[in-house]
This record gives sequence, C-alpha cells and structure tokens, in this order.
Amino acid sequence: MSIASDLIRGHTDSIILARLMGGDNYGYEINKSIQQKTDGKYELKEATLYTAFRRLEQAGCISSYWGNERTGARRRYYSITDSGRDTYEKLIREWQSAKEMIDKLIETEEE
Amino acid sequence: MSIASDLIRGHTDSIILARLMGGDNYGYEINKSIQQKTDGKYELKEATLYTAFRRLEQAGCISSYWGNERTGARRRYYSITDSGRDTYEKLIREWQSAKEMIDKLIETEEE
DNA sequence: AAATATACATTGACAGGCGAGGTATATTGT
DNA sequence: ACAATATACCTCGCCTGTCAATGTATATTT
Repeated sequence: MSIASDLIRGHTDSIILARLMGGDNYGYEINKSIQQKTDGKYELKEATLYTAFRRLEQAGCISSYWGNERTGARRRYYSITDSGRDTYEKLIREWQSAKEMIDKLIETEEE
Repeated sequence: MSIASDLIRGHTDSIILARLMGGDNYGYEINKSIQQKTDGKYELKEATLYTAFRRLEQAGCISSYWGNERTGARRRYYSITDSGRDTYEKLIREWQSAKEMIDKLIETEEE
C-alpha cells in the first residue's frame, strides 16, 4: 500500500475534479494518469473511484456520457460542470488553508 | 463549521502526538491549545479526542495517569512513549510526502 | 485456448469522526 | 441561595468514505 493511503483520504473528489479540469476523461484513464503523476506511488482503488464518480455526479459537479468506441471496452466519459468548477476552486482554497493549519499543528514548536 | 473539517480527518493522531512531544498534558488543555494555535478555526471534537487517546494508548504510543489535583475536576494526563516518538517522526515524514503528492494531483497543469 | 489488458460496476465489511447524551466539581453572576 | 458557565472526563450509535472481493464484457497477446 506504499505511503500515505490514509492521508489522502478525503482528497479523492479534488483529485478527480482536477483531472477533469483539463477536459473530459474516463475512469480508467484518469486513474492511470494519477499513477503516472505519482510515479506509481499512489492510485485510487476502483471501488473508491467509481463511488466518487457517483457522488460527484449526484452532487452536480460532473456529468457523464458513454463514448462511441467501435472497438475495445466501452468507456463512460465524465465532464466537469460549472458547479464542479466552483467546487474545485473552493476545495483548492480549503486545501491551502488546511495545509497551513496542519503544518502548524503537527510541528513541535521550539520556544 | 468553519473550514476543512474533512481535510484534517486522519491527522488527529499526528496532532495529538505533536502536542505531547512538548511534555505531558491532559485532554482538555490539548484541545484548548489546538484552538489557540488555529485562532479558533479548528478544534477536535471531544468524542474524536477521547477516541484517539484510547487508540493511541492501545497502540502503545502514549501512556496515561491521573493527576493529583486538590481542587477542580480530575485530569487524566498523557505521556508520549518512545514508540510514540518514532510513530510521530514517521507520521511527519509521511505528511511531507503526502503533501507534495496531493499538491501535484490537485493542481491543473499548464502545458 | 489461456492469459492479460482494458473498462465498468456492486456488495459488504471496517474505521474514523462526531452529535448527542451523561457524570462530577468549581467559579461567576444575579 | 441558585443558576449558569467553565472545567474535565467518558460512551453510544450513526454516518461517510475506503477498499477487498467479486462480477461483467471486449480485445489483444502468448
């Protein structure tokens, strides 16, 4: 399970939305890009990934449609909505402040 | 509930251990110090706090003893163990790398 | 013909966070 | 005197997110 599986908990939505900010994409490919970006150190488990898609779609952050592949397995593409873009920006801001907060809280202060 | 309640999920143990690196302390006071450090933007909920103490004690990261107050409510003090110190250092390192990883994953890349 | 890669999906168990409730003592306000 | 607030601890039960296991279907490689 390599590092940090627990620490990334809660960032799944942000990660997926970030991937979709660059354009429509489908689940398998999104997960591949996450693995590449982290040099194989992290990946979303499939169950987690697809649960997140349902959650985000129900929340109106993304919409989906079937691709029209003539060959290979079918793909369900996801598209970020305007609301999703807002949510993404909000999550980014929250992450920035949470990061500072956590840094402040877990460092031992030298007085 | 202010910011980032969800984002700090999973950092409870690190936060508590960090507080105890500075010396023994008791629950109520630990939580107060967290509120102060974050200017009231964050606090551990009591249920979360005491659950974490049990978890950490069972894991051998901390030990506890009753204070001998002559007045006021009784206090249970916690002390970080050597094993707890190791765990703390490990969690700090994991946080550093998780932070980088998340930053990389949630930013939209400009190519 | 079998194995692997692509691609999606669900179920059920588990863990952590937390609202709600409870106990007890000391101080402050009216 | 009495109520309210602050200090200080604790537990139960729900909710949510993660994930192992399992299943489906198609295409390619061995």
